[in-house]
Amino acid sequence: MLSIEIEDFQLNDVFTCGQCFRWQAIAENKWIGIAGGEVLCVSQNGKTVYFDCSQEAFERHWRHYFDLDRHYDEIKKTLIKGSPDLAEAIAFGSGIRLLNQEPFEMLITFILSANNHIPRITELVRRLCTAYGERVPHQWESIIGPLHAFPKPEVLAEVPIETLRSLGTGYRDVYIHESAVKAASEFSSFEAIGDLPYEAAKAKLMTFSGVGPKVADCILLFSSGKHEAFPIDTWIKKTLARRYGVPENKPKQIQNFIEANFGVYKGFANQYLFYYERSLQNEHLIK
DNA sequence: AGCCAGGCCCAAC
DNA sequence: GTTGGGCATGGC
Repeated sequence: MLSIEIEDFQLNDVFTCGQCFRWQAIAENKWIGIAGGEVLCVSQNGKTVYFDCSQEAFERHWRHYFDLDRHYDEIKKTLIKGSPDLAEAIAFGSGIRLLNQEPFEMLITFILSANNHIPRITELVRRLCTAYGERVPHQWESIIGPLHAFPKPEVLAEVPIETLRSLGTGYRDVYIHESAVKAASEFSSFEAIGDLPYEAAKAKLMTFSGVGPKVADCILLFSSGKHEAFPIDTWIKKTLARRYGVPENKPKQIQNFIEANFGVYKGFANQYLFYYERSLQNEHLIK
């Protein structure tokens, strides 16, 4: 068991702010999840975070996954300096870290997210993983049952569309199929999309079925460290309208406002705002 | 019953 | 380049 002191880090914020769907709480401040085919139990007491894994696994995998080499205090200060109104949202979600998740998992997950609810996205991802992901043995199966990795592209690509539909994906069945086929057929180039500059990466992602500007931004923000990505969804529109008076149905005005107020760290601002706005209307997020 | 949810596709302009 | 209708699913 590794115990590490970490500033600007709260498991609850990290796991419930809407960026990931494969972690579950088994006790107060104690979570189990799977990422990159590896299972982790992680818990926290104050600034001390306990990683139930080897030093090797922590350095190779989890340190980057949790974005632990970034100084979030500087990011927060810069954001507040440029836009003082953000202070409230940042205070609420002060323990958020933008995770570095797997690109293919984010591709499929956020295709599923379109016109959908977070609890249902979580359930659909779980079904896909249970059905087509490799089972990863772990020591907490008596508590939470078996865990499965996210399906590999070539496996998902072989699943018939009607089978995807029967899992509850709705009209997104075709998008998932086509995007899995495309990602599998050019997987190394797919995984390299995150190395491209933001605009080029976004354009390339939008050639995938079911991926528009919003989903592309989510993929880039949550898997590739593209912090200039600012996903615009219904919640963010609501926030910008309610708090700043930006009209919800004027895309250009929204874009202009974002560029003018949130700067190079706008992806972080997006996540603080999204988490805070949702908390105001979801009692399970209220602290 | 109708509206909403981390929107996208496609046709029409 | 922008706009609007349609769209599976399920909770409220």
